[in-house]
Amino acid sequence: MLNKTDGKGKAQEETLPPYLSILNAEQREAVFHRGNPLLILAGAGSGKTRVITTKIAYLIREQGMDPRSILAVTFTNKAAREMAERARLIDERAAYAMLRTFHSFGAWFLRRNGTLIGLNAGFVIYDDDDMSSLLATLMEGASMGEIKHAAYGIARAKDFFLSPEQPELSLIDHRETFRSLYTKYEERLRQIGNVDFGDLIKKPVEILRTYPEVAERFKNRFRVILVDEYQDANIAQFELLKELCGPETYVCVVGDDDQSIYAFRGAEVRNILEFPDRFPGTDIIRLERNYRSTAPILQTASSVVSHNQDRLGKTLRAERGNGKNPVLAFLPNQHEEAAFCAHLIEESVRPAKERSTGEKPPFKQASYADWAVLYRTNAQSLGFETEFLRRGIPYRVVGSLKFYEREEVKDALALLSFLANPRDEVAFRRVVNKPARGVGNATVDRIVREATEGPLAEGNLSAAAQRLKAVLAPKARAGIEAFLGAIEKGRSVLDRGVPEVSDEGASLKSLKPQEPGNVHAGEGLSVCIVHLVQEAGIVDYHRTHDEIAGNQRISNLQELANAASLYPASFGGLLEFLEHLELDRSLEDPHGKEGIQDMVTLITLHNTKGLEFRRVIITGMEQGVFPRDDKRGENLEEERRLFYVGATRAMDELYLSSCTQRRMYGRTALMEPSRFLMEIDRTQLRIIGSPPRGYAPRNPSRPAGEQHPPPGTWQVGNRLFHDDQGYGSVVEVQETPEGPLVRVCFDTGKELRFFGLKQRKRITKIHEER
DNA sequence: TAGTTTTAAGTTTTT
DNA sequence: CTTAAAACTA
Repeated sequence: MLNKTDGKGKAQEETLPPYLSILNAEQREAVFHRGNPLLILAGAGSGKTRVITTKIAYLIREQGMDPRSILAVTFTNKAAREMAERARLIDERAAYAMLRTFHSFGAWFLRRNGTLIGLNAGFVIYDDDDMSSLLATLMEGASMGEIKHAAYGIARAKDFFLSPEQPELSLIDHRETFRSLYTKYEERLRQIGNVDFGDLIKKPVEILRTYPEVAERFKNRFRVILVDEYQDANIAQFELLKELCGPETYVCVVGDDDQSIYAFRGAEVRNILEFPDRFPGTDIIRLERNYRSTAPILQTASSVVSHNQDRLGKTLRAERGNGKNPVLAFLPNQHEEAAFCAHLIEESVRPAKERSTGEKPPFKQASYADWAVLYRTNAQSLGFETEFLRRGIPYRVVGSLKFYEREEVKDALALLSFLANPRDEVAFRRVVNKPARGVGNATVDRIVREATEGPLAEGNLSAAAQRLKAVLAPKARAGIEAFLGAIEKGRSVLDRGVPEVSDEGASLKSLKPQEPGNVHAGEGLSVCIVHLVQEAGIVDYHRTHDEIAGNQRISNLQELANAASLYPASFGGLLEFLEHLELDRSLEDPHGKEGIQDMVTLITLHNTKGLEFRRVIITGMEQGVFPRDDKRGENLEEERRLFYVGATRAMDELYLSSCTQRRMYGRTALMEPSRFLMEIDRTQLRIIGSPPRGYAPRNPSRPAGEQHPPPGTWQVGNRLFHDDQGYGSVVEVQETPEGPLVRVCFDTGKELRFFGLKQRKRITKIHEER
């Protein structure tokens, strides 16, 4: 598939190598560009990855650039891998360029330069859960929600490059308690010697600013810096980019403001809008030729996103020309929705001759892999999975694999983290008394205090426990010994590089590989993991504890061990493995049966970025599902961009489905069609099923939506049913600045007040029409 | 302190 | 419907 080129490039074209001649004029201009900073505004499907990879290869091949002086950053590991692969296909030397995600670059940087700010190179990266666990130890008596909220606030603060002492912190949370909590958290994290995700960006910037000689080194090393998906960069990442750019550095960023879907995580669209101001002299190149989708698909995607105010605005041209109109299907409930998807897929995959529909030839024979089912939340995948399983449709679920969130996996990782860093309080608390060894909370607190506040406050929990052993109760003492013994065994594996031949080790070898309920050592680091989980009693714990899921859990541990077999059984190997796990949790999905490649893709809208499929179904087009709650209206624009991203994944066919009823948390709720559906010109759609009352055609004179008052408004006298309290009636409605306060008198005589009484919680409004 | 049972509460998106 | 926190018993 060759791109069109304009006339004047013809002469030049003939002398160009094929990898350059396939580019269109704008793409080529972007590849050849040099000198000033460059901003490439690349619409969906306009070949932006091709431009970046080609540019890398071109710099090496034609400009004689040393690949090691090229840094290219992306946001996802998948994108980084793909980029590396494609660049290498053009020129093998691209393998020596540094292609990483922002976070993996930060980790790489800190392992080498962290000591400057007192960070030991053996640090472990804390994920959001670890962050919350640590915060929990600082917020006694706080509820889970408060802890999560605080964790979110601190993470955002770091995204915006805000330290505890900065006044702007009040923009995230104005309370003084938040500031002091952030301070305490930072202090504690420093003591432990670990970092969180935000630190991976923020700390390198601080080092580069404090140590000019380090900054100089980096500015000399990286002569070219390329950033992909720049619209997803947060403030801290922008600062990092600035610190890495010297006067001689060539910087090129690629992005699309309409595809910015990570504001909730601190992404700052203004980064791309204001790039020309921040990097004076910036040249801008627009890539607006779309090579992926047919015109109606592009039209549908554009019409929704064009309702946004905050955008640069662009015109995508469909190089593929016209095609089928998108289909909008109204369905009674999500079971029918799953059946509808399954039916569509089955029909398309069946050989054309078997079909007896009125379809006119030529038939387009599809394969399962041509299809993707998109949804807003991971929870929605379940319905499709059951239906596809029942019908024998092969599928794979992308993302959502909560492999690393499983208890047994987290236990094993905590053991490894503690082995890597004996100051890791979070890991210590998790596994020191698992299985129960008589080491209770009181003992744990005592050990932590000894480690952090004692005369020898070096933070090492192993050493502190060792010191306290003598004065502990016999039970606790034996437990501590068992735990420390297991850690020691693990360490000896790392030091020696070979497993110690203990009794357990010997019996391990005698076991048959298939014997259930045991974890087997393979090679490298997996040996260490096997020893640790076995010695620490995690295997036995899960085997005996849960008879039903036990075997599955053991095999999960086995899988974790297998993943580690590629890493050397050394301290360095351990760090590498942990870092890989923290930064890239995508892991090849183990669910997918070997050999079967032809599968339908089930995926969240967010996860589809950068992918493409011949046929795409966007499901759950309902208010409250997609878009999700728009109480503040602020997220609405981002939800529109999410629709734009999802719709532009489709090459040939796009389907949208909307349910009138949906079961959510065990309760059936009536749904309104997504307002996005009203934003698409009806004549462009093929509508299946009967449109519900809420689906009003777009009226040019007056914007749709809001005609119906939202349900859930309460009046005195309304009858209702409460799951726990039974029937009752509203006796008072009071408007407060934070919403309606409803007083309900139940038939039992009990009176309760409810704040923001919402339907579809555990309360059902009863309509007394007859 | 450990392991049970009961009760309540909450459901985005991810490096 | 699933998960987590609190409460309770041995």
